[in-house]
Amino acid sequence: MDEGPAGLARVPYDTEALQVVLDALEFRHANFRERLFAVDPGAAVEEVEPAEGLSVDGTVLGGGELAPWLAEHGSRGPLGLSAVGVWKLGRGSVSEIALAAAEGPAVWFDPAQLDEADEKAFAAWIADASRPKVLHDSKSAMRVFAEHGWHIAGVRVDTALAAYLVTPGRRSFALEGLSVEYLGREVAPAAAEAGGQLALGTDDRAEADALMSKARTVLDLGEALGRRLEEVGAGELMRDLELPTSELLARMERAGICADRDWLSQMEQQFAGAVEQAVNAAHASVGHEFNLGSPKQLQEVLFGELGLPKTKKTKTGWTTDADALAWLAGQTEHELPVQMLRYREQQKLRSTVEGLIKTVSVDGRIHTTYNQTVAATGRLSSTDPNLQNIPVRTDEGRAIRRGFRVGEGYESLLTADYSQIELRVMAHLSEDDGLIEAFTSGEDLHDTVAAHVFAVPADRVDPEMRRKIKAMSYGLAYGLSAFGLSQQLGITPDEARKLMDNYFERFGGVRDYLRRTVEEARATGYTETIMGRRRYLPDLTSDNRQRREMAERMALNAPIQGTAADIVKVAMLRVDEALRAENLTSRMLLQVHDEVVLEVAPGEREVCEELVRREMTGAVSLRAPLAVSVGSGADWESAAH
DNA sequence: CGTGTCACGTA
DNA sequence: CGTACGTGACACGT
Repeated sequence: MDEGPAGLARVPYDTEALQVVLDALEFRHANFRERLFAVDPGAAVEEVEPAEGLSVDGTVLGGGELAPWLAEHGSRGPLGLSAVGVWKLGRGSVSEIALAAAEGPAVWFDPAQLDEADEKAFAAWIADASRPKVLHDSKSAMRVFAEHGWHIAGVRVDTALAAYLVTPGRRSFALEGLSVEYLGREVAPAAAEAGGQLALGTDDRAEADALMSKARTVLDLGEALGRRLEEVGAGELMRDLELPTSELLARMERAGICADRDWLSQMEQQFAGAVEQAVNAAHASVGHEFNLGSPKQLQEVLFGELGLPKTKKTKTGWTTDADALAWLAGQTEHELPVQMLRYREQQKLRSTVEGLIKTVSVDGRIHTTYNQTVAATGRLSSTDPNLQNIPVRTDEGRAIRRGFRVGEGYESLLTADYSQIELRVMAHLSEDDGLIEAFTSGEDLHDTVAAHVFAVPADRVDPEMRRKIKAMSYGLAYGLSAFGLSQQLGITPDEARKLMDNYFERFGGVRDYLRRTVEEARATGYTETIMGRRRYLPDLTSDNRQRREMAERMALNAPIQGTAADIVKVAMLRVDEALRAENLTSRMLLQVHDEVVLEVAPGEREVCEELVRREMTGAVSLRAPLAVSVGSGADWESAAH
């Protein structure tokens, strides 16, 4: 859908425009009726009594009426704020705003109707950090308000973030579900009266009432969730980490990253050509056409016509995944498995590039959206497009990264990433002297660990030993079993068991820590990161073995992945703060879990590199010190190191 | 048209 | 029988 002019979202019956609004509110891929007005099926709503809709006492403001209202209510307690806007491909506008104060009626206004005094009063109030606000998903509001020149400061509670910190695993953070759960009421009576039908379009007044109800709900929810937040000891996480992160992410999303359309198109052509070749070759070798993209048809060809040996089972048949195809390639003279691998690889790259091209904005940049409340461990995720899974492992895939380049007015891209941050966190949390020493010795980590496990001098560690140890080290933080390790390394489970025993003989503190973590989580019901981010795992006491063991692996991974996520957020805030403190123009663009990408202004490369290294390394003090590697270049690929 | 499955990209 | 994600294609339901 094209980005529309300001006010597009006001067209009440236009379903496309409605979807834009929903997108702006980040109810993506949603059945809008369900998301807007139905109760979240995943929320614990059973104990809540009949949910009455909130009947709001509201006033629709005309021009000149906002300034006096703000003068009266803007300086008392916090105001709830809810807005409707559009945001697509890096551009957007706000079409409706509602404010609710604890005392007196809520108000609604169309920002286009404000007179000069209103506009001035609103801009001043919204930017004033000493005037407290409560919002639901403040990042979306900040992002689109900035298009009008409005900077939002003074957000005391973001109800979506608060719910996330209180219960990070919940399926939905939609305002409606939270309202029912924490306040025991629906957001607006219109929904109930209309039998769950979307109330938009009934008339302007109903629309305004609905938004004012939301603002009132947000305000009340902020109160309730704010209390819960303090109860679980997450108030500081909210104030010092998640809220500042939201604000930074809003700026990063708005900035976007410059895309080289020509390069991406060239890549697309290249991958499409390779796909076509693979398809033709596969058809020729099989003797007839079939859809290579259909696992079902492929199974019929591989295991039916060709009579190749069966692989592992899936729910519906036999797997044709990359591991299975590679295995089949060794089992047969037939070329199809290899052709399929080539097809899948190239097809994957093609669709990745196609997706990227579709998201390039009119400003020539790609504006991802970071989701701050989906990953139960505390990580961010990225959508539309996902810039956290751009290929990097193969040369052909990595070439896509050359399509992300430094923008006009800037000198280079700078990437900075933490080396082995999760293993360092594991060393820190476990306090295992051997592992900590392995990080402080200055030698290559995996070589050092391998030398211990295989009981050989460090200079006698061969690449094969290093590979196995690296896989095992990372696997441990995921709850890897001896069987899983054997599968991955292509060795017997006995050999894998021996490797793990040797590892734990040398690094017993790690085993003790992992066991302790699961046990404590079983006792308390949750795990915790060093910054007090909780993850609840009720399945730890499940009678179902599969569920229980799954929860155990989650329990031992969550503090490690979550602590790393906390650290990266701290690092991002420190880097951003330092850039501002030193009056630099360079800016942060991307985050990829343990890496950040900056766009460096002319003449700032050296100072940026020094600053980033300093702020990231010093984000927290671990027993195994943080290490950062930095690189820069004209594009994301050449900025790698 | 929505949903589930399979497959696969990243950390 | 290794954690955390998002996306696309297909197949099947409605």
